Amino acid sequence: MTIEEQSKDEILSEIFKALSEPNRLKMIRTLNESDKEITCGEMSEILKLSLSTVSYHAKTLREMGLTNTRKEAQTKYLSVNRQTFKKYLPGFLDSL
Amino acid sequence: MTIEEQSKDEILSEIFKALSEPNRLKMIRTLNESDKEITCGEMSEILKLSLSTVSYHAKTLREMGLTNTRKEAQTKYLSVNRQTFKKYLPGFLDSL
DNA sequence: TTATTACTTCGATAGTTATAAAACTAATGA
DNA sequence: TCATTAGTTTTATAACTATCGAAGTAATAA
Repeated sequence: MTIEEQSKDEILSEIFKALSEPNRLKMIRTLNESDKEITCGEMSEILKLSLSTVSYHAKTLREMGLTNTRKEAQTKYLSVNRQTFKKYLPGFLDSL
Repeated sequence: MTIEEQSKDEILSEIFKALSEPNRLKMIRTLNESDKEITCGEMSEILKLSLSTVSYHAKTLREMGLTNTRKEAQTKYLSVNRQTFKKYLPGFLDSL
């Protein structure tokens, strides 16, 4: 295994850890299937989770580069970051 | 989300959990890159982990259907289960 | 300024997990 | 039978994580 592969394993396993939590995977599926951005409050209603829990998961997904965040006034709009998936899990979003 | 997708999410998140542990991901990479089966003892040397820890991880991977196990006398030979990857993460092994 | 909205962070808790040593099991061989 | 080999399970521990309520922050509106 090369040095590059070692760090790729680390990045990949962190991405997998982010996706291993069922509610986070649901968030990705929801964002992937949506034709528009979704706010944290909307996600809270869709997943029947408290806003603080959604915020916690959203932070994890954002920090792993799996989602984009656009802030407009107090509202945060979430969307899936297709580039990251394309780079590390090509084809995954299409198979989801 | 349909009922089928719900259970697919659960299976997928369990697969991701299995792959989110760096040593298990290394085991999959090692098996994927090998042209022959690998024993638990060999894996223990390759990953510098105790045999009990390798056995513990091997069990997780086997139970998720990510590896095959072939027993010959006392020895267990591990290999990657390509069908499971093809079904749930098509293209992943090639991109690994 | 005060209130409201939308989200984040803190704090506490309950549950999960990775690790290895020790004990155990099963197969082979002397 | 006894010893060796290969792997599993048990046990204990230390570390991590998901959850939510409460408190905090920042932007807007009255």
